[in-house]
Amino acid sequence: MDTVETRELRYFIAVADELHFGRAAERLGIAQPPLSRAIQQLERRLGVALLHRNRRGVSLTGAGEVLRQEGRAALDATAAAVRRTRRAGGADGPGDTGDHLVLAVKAGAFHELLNKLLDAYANEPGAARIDVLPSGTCEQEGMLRDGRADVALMHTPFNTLAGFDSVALMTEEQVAIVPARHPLATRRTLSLADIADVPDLPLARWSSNGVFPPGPGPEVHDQTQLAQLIALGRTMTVFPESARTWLWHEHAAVPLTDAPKVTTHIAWPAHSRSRALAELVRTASRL
Amino acid sequence: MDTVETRELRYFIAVADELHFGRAAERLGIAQPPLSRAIQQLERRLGVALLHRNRRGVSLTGAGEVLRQEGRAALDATAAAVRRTRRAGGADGPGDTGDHLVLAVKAGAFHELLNKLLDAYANEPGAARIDVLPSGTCEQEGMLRDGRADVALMHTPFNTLAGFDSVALMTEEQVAIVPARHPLATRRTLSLADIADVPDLPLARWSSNGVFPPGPGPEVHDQTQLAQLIALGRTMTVFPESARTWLWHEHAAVPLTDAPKVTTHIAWPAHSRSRALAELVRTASRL
DNA sequence: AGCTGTGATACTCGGCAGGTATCACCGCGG
DNA sequence: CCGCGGTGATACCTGCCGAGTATCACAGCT
Repeated sequence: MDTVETRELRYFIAVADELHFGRAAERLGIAQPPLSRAIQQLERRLGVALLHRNRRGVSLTGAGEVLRQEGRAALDATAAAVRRTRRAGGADGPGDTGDHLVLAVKAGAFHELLNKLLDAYANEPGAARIDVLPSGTCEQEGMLRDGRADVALMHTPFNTLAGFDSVALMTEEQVAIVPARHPLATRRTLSLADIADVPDLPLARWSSNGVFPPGPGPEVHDQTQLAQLIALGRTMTVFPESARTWLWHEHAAVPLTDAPKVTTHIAWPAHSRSRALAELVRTASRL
Repeated sequence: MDTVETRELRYFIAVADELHFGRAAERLGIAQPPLSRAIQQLERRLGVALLHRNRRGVSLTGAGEVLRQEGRAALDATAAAVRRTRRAGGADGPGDTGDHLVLAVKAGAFHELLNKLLDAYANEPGAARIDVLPSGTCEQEGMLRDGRADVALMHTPFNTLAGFDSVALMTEEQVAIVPARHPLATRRTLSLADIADVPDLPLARWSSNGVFPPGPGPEVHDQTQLAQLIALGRTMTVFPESARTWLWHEHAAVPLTDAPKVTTHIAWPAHSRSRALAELVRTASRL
């Protein structure tokens, strides 16, 4: 009586996302009436109103907001349990959790560090296989949370390490990456103020979680796209200085004097018990 | 098809804990056959063997070990979602997550800090109610994880902060607490070696998660019990120096020169969005 | 061999998730 | 003022599946 089925959580999350029973039911692949009843039953069981029914759509109550947050976390944890269990399917002997790791990295970043890490780890005795999973910007967190990945390389302050165990691997300054032929490229250093409002070089905007921050700059989805736009003299961006490894001839990197430092962490779900993971982290922290 | 109901997880965890279908079924309040079938169905659905059936009890496969870990985390997350949603029941306006916080502290510890914190927070405008929930040794982690508490005070290195957000509040040395009439009480300082094997004063053993570490000392469950045993000259213990506030006349505290320092943190579930919590943390970090 | 304890199977029953059809209610435009 | 479209709720039925009882199959004892 004081628990809840994942089905009910899935249903509620769908309604909370759509704020519309019909669309939510469609998304769930069921009809609308059972969905209505399921939500009613959930509210009865929790003894709490989750939705305001306003005769023209619905809205969340305070408790509904809470359940949306917490329920999503619970669903992620459940999905993670399923994924990781399936993945461990082959490994039979008790004690170890599986035979290989999935490492999530931001696509295109960490080249140098990643190479060193994979090399060093491959030389460890009994090293497990490592699948590198390139992910979208800031997507690593969700991947760790719902089990698509076991371990990730993350950049603070861009990624939040909330909810994970992590070890810091390196810290670096940031550089502005500008078109090589632009006047800014001749500067020895730049400050954030210098690059904030350059009319002909608006800062590129990355999508984080599918939504773009406002601003004049172009919206970019991946690094290649960004690199091209910079080479064309249409935009600029700010990156950790290790990004120098992938610069084109048409790019110039100028150190930023007052940008926050960026720290690369290796992070993993806090309750992980995998031997292979522990080994990888140990290898990483010795680099 | 790629999800799992909490009921199935509950069932599996019970079997994984008991390693015995009959006892697990009893614990779950159902009969044994449905449990057998549920586990079979779970294995089919995951496409993975979870148990070795050895015609004399069962044992976990590697995948089973993984599901035990991950599944427990998922169940905790679900229980937390339910608890926090219920708690938020009253609060109706969207935006905030509830009207009060549950703060878990190790019973008997943190007196001074706790007083300061609660006083300071109570003076904040719009302060929420705070329920202080005394918990057993090292039990705060589970309480945060399954929603019995929203925020906790923890001691590193005793508690692990894995999986939580936290802010360090203070660091202190540790002291040995010995009977006032014992020869050791006359020392200005002690080292860990000095107290490791005193024949007539074996170190008390605390239960952590229900299991006691091995050793000659008496098993204690709470601080009062411990205080009494020390006063009786039967045992001694090691505590952060803030424990001095609750010492009896029959106790003496002797600084330890080489014990690890203890840091007090305020910690909370990483995905928490509560305004009241943010306020409390801000207050705490200003102390 | 017989006993005991293990998990699996066979079969039945009841509840509940799900579907279809319909209602009740509101807002809107003619 | 009266349809009309769109909302979520209700009524009713059906079929699946979770749970119970009884029993089996098998291994290790004595």
